[in-house]
Amino acid sequence: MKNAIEGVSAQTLKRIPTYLTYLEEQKALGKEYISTPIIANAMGLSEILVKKDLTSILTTSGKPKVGHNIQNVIDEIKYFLGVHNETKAILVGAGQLGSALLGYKGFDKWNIKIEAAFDKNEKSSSKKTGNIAIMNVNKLRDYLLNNDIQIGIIATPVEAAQAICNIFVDCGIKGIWNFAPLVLQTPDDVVVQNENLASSLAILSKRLQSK
Amino acid sequence: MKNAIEGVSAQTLKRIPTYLTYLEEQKALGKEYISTPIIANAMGLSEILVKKDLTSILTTSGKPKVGHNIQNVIDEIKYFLGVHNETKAILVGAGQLGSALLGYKGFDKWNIKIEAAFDKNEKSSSKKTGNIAIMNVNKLRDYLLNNDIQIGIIATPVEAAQAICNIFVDCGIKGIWNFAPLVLQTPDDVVVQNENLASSLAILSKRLQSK
DNA sequence: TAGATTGTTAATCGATTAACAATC
DNA sequence: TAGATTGTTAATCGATTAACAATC
Repeated sequence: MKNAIEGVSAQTLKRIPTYLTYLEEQKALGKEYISTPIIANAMGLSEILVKKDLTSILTTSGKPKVGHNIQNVIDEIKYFLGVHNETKAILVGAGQLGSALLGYKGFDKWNIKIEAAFDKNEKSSSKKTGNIAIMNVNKLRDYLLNNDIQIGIIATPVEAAQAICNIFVDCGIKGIWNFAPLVLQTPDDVVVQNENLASSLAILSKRLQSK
Repeated sequence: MKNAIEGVSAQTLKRIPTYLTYLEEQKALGKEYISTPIIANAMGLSEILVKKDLTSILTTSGKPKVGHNIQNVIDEIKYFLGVHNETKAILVGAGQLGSALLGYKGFDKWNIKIEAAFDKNEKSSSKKTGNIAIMNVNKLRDYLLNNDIQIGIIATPVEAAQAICNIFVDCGIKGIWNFAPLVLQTPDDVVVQNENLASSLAILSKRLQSK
């Protein structure tokens, strides 16, 4: 997450999806235009930061005294994030967390699809997991070699995570979303995004205690 | 997340739980001492950054040529993060994601307990949710006023999230862990940590596409 | 001892904020 | 027009990296 992407800083990139969420809320309320001071105030950011963020991704200009056309900004953010290209993911580890991810509807909005799921134990798909069959993990390598998958999701127990990660890397996966609490060892060209729920909550707890 | 806490920068704070995870892995392998170059290499950070991070929280010194006593660093990190104080949380929204959080064992390590759960529909607790009864959400306010709870977790659909947040704030909750994809409106003294799974995955997808 | 590692001080880099001219 | 908001350039702030003396 260190380097800027297409002139957009790492910090800006993290905020972009939040702008999209907020702008879609406002659009749903029937608003057509919005100014940076209003966005900044609602999201708890400085006005100048919002201006910088928006100008770094927008190809069109806002109108002085009026602001930006909401629909236009939404479209530009989606284009920037590549929402028009479908991203295909597979998930390993269909326990409680993995099942929750399989059933999560929020990925649709970003045009990200979980195509298949794997577990130590095969399971028949329940209605809640969106009818994705859960295959035995021994079929993982074969599946990856025969399908065009961009992202691997690790929702296994920590003991299994590095082994699954190794299979991902062997099969050419370049993006890993990791929910297991360990430091995965990967080659430099693989992007790993760690989602450690427990440590996120621990950080929140610390911030609270320090007030 | 802007301001430094007790001389520890926001960025350092985010890395601290990861150090703990890594050090506990190494301790489990039977190692007694570890040096910053080794930690840095394993975690993909620069050596100097690791030295700075550790010196900002440690009260004791490492030994030249040997490194730091792993157990000691673990203890100091835990003390810094306040793991010795139990943090009490409640959860609202016992759908798939909420249930996964209720069943998640990783919070124990940080001495964080989810004391109660609420949903629009009462449900009998299943074995998997650690025997936490799921109460009707209309009992939420009463529960918060009669129990000492530090953190509220929002795992509801987006439509319900702001209303739940308002109840939290009314009842004096100062820390909110929010999984609903919206920008919550709260007073300045409330710490909100957003965990937007879909947008995290979208950012990973973008980083991949830009390589 | 020699040298790896320590902790710290100074330099660089990146991100945010301040200031301001342009414009509808 | 007046003034709110735009986009941009310069200044500040914070975080990371480089350099180095101290030490076991």
